Amino acid sequence: MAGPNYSEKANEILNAAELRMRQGGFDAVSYRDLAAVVGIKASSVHYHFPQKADLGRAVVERYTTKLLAFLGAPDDPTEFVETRIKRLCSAYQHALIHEEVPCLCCVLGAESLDLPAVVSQAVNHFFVQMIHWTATALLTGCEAQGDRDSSGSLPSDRQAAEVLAKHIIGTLQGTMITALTLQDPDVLTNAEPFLLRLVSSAIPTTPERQP
Amino acid sequence: MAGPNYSEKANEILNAAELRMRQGGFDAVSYRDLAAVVGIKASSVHYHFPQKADLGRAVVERYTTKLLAFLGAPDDPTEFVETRIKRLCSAYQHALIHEEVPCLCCVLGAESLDLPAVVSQAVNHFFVQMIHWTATALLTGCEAQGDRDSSGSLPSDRQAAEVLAKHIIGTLQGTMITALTLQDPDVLTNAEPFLLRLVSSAIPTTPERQP
DNA sequence: GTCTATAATTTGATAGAC
DNA sequence: GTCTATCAAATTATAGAC
Repeated sequence: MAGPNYSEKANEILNAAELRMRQGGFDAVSYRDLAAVVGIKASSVHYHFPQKADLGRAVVERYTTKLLAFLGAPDDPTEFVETRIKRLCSAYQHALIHEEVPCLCCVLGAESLDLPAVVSQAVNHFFVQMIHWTATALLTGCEAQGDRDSSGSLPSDRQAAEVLAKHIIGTLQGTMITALTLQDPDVLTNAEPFLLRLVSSAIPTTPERQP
Repeated sequence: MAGPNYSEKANEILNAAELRMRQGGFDAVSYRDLAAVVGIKASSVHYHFPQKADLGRAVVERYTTKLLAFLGAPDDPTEFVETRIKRLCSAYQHALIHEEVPCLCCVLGAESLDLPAVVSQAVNHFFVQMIHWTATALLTGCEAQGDRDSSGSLPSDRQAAEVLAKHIIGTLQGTMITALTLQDPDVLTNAEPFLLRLVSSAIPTTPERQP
């Protein structure tokens, strides 16, 4: 499960490539520009990542790992569902507002139809993982409230949780793009209360819940 | 307000360019490919659109005009707010499900930071227009219920309507990308009921409203 | 007014040097 | 193992033909 051990140079290349990709998409990355940033020749970059598709896949996989690490466990029983969703929102806010570039897979997802297969597969995997994290975050919160059977099996409304999770991830991606284009970060930060309303109404209300 | 009168050939070029742009973004369009589609030489395309940025701007502007024409008036007093929002949702669904490519400005918005200035301005304008349509659609629905002062001035909560409108447009863009990447159109169609819940709670409820 | 031959860059990738 | 000289193809754009 641990990602590959990239050399120092390879990591520098990945950093530069991720930035360019988040600014302008897959086609915006050129070996020449990357080489200039890390101080080698364009053809040298091919030693670290032979094909451009390899580079793209590596960037997406590293990004996925980083983001999931930031999010942490989605099923900590001492945590409210709302806290988890807020953490998810804050991850997206951090990307746009502090790093000043949109989510990588938001950009690549938009040009999904035209990406090399290995790259679009990695982007697909990112979405699947994010949705799985979110669905689990929604479900184990319900469990903490003891409003489902206590068997160890999957919750009975896993499917409903997946639907809501897909909606949440989609909404964060889209409000990020809209915020970016309008140069109005509030569009993204305002998504949080809207989403929390959907989440609250999806969780059977228990006025004074205990974590 | 009427768009420019493009020649037959120019329109063919715009059609091909729009398709490629929606598949893979601005960089995915090449004069060579466009020329092959419409049956002329690459350099001939430059007669119709001298710079690539001109071509990009023209594609976005024509797209914006087409979509607004489909949506029609946002303030027809005989229409429920929900009907208007459903029409907005159906426009996005039609793009992805029937045309089989995502919304143009969803793709270009994602690479907004890297577009030629005239193109990103046109994309920005698209979002502004769509949000204005949606905010008006939300507000005049409220008006139809007579729950605001009857003066001809702008409604008092125009600002709140804009916030919700930005959220709606953003959500549609993002669920479209997610649906595309997961190859699961339901992510987009499921957005409709979620959004309608937000809209309904934003409009003071009147059980049996008359259009 | 419409289109094309041609140029000037830039691109990803290979074969081979150190 | 790391990097580079070099290539072949593709890209936008211009100057000029019809």
